[in-house]
Amino acid sequence: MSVRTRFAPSPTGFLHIGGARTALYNWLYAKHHGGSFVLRVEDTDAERSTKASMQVILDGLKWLGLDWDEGPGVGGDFGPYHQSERVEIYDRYLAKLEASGHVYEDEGAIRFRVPDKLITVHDEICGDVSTNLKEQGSRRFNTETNEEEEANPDIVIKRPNGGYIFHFVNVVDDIEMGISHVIRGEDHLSNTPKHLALFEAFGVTPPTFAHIPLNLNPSGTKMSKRDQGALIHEYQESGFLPAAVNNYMALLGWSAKDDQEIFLPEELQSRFDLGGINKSNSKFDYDKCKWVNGEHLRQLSSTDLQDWAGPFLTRAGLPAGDARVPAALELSRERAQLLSEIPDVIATIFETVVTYDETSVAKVASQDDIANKLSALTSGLEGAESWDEVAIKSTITEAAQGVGVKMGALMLPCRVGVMGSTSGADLVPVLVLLGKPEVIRRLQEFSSQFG
RNA sequence: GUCCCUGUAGUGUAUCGGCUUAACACACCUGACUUUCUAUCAGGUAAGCCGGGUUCGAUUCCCGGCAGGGAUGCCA
Repeated sequence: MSVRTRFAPSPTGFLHIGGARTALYNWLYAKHHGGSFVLRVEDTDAERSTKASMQVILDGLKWLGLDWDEGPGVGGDFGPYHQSERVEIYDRYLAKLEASGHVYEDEGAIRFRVPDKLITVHDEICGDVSTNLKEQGSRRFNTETNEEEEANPDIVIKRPNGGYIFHFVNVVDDIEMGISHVIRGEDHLSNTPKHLALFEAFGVTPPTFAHIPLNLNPSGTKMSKRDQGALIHEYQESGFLPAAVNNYMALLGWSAKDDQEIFLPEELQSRFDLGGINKSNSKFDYDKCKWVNGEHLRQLSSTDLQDWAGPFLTRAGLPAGDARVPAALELSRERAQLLSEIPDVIATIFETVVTYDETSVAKVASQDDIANKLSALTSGLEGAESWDEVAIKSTITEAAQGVGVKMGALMLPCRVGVMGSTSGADLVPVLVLLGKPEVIRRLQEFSSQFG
């Protein structure tokens, strides 16, 4: 039997990291086993579902590269893929339950008669979990009175207004769409017995279930939109690479069982499987996520780096088309973890007026004999016959010897004078990139304040 | 309240009933690099929730407690 997984978001908000990670696991599992990944929109709650929200979710999945084999915009043999368009199917399934006496009406709603027996979920991750829905559902906790009250254990599957309820449509669609593996958040583990009861009522063998642990925020509670790293579109804006976000999300609850943590997309696909998923919830760590991104940044080809960084350069007001950009980007690779950090690292290369960092300048100004050092440096560089890294380095060394100091004593003033700050990309390559006249110009201008 | 899942350093994971001084990564701290650093290299701090039991031996298996999370909707 071929593997068919699905991601079934409800378009009532943004694409959340939890949802994205669920989508990723389903996608990876399908890809790993040569199966299909289906995208299904669970918009049965008309009041809360919006087109805009759907678009954000679709955009997020596309950005992450989690393409679906069937679903909105793609089609497929099991459509339509919006639940709001599948009402006839649900009506048909409801009729089956009516015919077999599994349902009854209750104040306009339709309830599914829950069996009075132990139902066991065979979960790939959590193991066997048993519940008796009738017993369990006949008591309900009232959050207002803080007391337990009697309740009807039979589950509502259709509202008085005609709308179908999640548990029912979810099961019907998984049957109709031939879903083989349901990989979803552990928050659904407690719902699964209800789903199994429905599968049984329909006389259908249920799919394989795998409930994955949840991702919590650093304080250990449910991630909310306000938590850093919660929303996928923000990753795009802050300069993350989709491959890195996928990599990091995969690591939250899954491991390759060895020391490898950085996975290229293809590697992730070939290495990922249910066996590597652990059971405990994890807390989101933004720093580690950024580190993963930095690692991916370093592995990018030059042309990919240019493609990804381009928009961020433009946004920062830098000339993305400048001939020196590719070389500058290479210099930035090791200093940046996010694409959005790149402009800061290399901006000085494209500036006509250098922005000086006060503390950096003060550091230089406090050096002994600084005017003399700077002039030795400037004239030394001015006299350099060639302008490559080797030549520049030896020129600076010679200039340093001339004034009786070590090379390092000139490097710092040179860095601050040319780049405006003690931090930034490697100095010598930047000098090469700027060209001799510009370097001399900057040094002279900088020196003038120490006359 | 009831039911379910989970509980290894701050965080994410690994290993394992004895072969371990419990490993790796991020973060943090220190040192080095006589070019800063947000880079690189080297080093360091830091963990088996608690209590019982099984066993020659348990972090690993079982039970209880506690803690965290989830469910308990005519939301999904």
